[in-house]
Amino acid sequence: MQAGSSSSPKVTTLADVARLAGVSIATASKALNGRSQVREETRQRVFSAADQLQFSPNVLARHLLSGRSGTIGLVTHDLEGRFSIPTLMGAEDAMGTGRMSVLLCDARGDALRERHHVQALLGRRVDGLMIVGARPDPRSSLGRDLPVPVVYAYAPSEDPEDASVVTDNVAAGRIGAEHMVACGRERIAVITGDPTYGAAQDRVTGAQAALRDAGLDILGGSALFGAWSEEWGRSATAMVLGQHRDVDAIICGSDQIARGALDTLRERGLDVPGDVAVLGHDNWEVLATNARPTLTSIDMNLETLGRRAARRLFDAIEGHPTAGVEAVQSRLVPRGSTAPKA
Amino acid sequence: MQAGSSSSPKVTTLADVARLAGVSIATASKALNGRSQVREETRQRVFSAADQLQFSPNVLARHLLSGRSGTIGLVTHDLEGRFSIPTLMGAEDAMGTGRMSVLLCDARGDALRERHHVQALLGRRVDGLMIVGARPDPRSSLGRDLPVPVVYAYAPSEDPEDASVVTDNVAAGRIGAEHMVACGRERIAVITGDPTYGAAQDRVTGAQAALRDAGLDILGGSALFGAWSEEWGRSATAMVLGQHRDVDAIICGSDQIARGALDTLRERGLDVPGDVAVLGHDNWEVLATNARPTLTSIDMNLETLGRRAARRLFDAIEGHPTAGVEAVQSRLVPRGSTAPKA
DNA sequence: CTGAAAGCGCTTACAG
DNA sequence: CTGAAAGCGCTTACAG
Repeated sequence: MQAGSSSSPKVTTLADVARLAGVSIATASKALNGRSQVREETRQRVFSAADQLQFSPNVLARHLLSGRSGTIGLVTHDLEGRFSIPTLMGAEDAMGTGRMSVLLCDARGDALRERHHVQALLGRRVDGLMIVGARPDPRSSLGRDLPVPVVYAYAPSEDPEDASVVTDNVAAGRIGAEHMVACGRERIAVITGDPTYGAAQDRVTGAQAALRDAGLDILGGSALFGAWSEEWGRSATAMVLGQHRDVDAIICGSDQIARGALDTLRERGLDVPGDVAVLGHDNWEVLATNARPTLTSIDMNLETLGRRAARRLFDAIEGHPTAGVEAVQSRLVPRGSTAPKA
Repeated sequence: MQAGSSSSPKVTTLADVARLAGVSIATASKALNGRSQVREETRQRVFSAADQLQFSPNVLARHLLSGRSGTIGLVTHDLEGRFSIPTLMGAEDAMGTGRMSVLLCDARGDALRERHHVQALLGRRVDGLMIVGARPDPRSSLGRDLPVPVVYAYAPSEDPEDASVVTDNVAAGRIGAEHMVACGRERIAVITGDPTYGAAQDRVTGAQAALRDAGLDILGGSALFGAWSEEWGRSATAMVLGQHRDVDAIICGSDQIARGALDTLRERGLDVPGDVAVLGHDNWEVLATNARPTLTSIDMNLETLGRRAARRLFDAIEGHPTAGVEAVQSRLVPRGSTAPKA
């Protein structure tokens, strides 16, 4: 079956190419790398020898010389969650196929595991590290004395001198509330998730600020905190309806909560968006597009976040480090669950 | 800010350690690697020198000698989907922190992109390749003349001589139908997704076989094919109810479809599982646990699939390749939406 | 334009 | 037990 078991099939080496082309190893190297000091005819000979032998240069050996490995280490804490993947894809995007490669490790929220992986990655001489958190709250720094640059994505480092790229949840909350105001809504409830998440607090803060700017306040005076689940969305919506029959908009801290809200509203015979407009956060497509009606949501632009983080990491690797927290803006994705009040 | 910009901060090398310990590089190497021919006192000196300098051996250099890189290349076609992640986690699990590292590439379903990535990975001298598909249908082989072993996960290779690890969708369909039969259901409808997916067909085949074994047949004689969406789940369920008022079970090809089915049943005033039992596939936790009632589902055991694929790849790398397709069994995860008929 | 030599950081026989 | 030497696959001054 498969070739390549163990070390049997000699991989072809630059020496093989040189021998076949009848030149020295040095000349073969220069020819292949497009150095100018090689006669065209010689270059051709080398290339055809390389082709013939299916030569693929040993990148590891090359990097031994340059001191760069051409890889970055990416440690994520949220591989199963849905936040790190878009970030990772954005980073991969920025990487440009082939030039740079990603060594991926999953630390699963465990600091010890993270340390372990970081050590292993440094042993592999990664040119830089990207650390992707599971939730947007600040985390402790890996320290300033690492031999390579580090960028923290999604979860910022507590050390302001570190480089971090995060979502702007206050602004996201603002965008959602402004949309509701623009839709002519005035009795706007806010239902969100686990209060220990900075993101939950920040979105509420942003929403509240936007409402105050419009001369309004959150319906009932404050947001309802609970869990990031449909179940909580359903029961919290029932609570809101119990106390405020006249609610005309519900801003939800996640799409899951919003799905729960939609279910309860439908069951109470209320029309969305006619009677009540509903907005989610995260723009989780599979939930948002299958809702009835489809769910307007705030997208955190995580691919952009990943791309920015990768870009900053590359800049640092090239000798142009930048310090501090950079925030990526969110955007409104309008769908059927919000509309101007009739 | 960050140290490590560019090549400024000299990384400590084995030579530095040897110098500080007052021994030769060779001796330092032996001491650090636990070779027996080193005096204990010398070993101590070397170790403390290494500690003092925070020496971390250059794994790349070590691998130049051994011919092994200690990395595998993982090419996935479904980074954003939810099938490759558990597979990837299982593989990471099997890898054992530090010993082996994963170079991750996203090919996004594009064969050209895949080829490109495979070449880049071979240039980095990965010891093996794992190719994770986006859907369980067979895919074309990378060929038999690669210099390293390859294992195909989730989507098998068309070449039976390649090593593939897949889910057993026929058996999964069987498990679901047998569960319904065990619950005393007799008028069992099947609603599934896109008919071009082998998985859709296979699950129906398995369900049908199990029903026949029990002297039954799919309600209406055949399954309803459509799309992998809640929307289709809702409308297909309405169709079923229109034609078969007496349906007492619905087997759904995915959890999304099942969520749609639950919604329609609830709106028609039917009790689940009292009147109709509902079963999903994929065991997508966030959908299954938030459903009303919670959704019984078939889990494909993708982490196991990933672990098995990794294990086979390692075996092949160690010189013990295995050919052919290996199927990982699914399991029933019972929740509130199925129960014995009252 | 071409090639011999040194060297990247490490390990491994082979002598002492 | 310790060290000088060769070598892994490549690149880069430096001579010719």
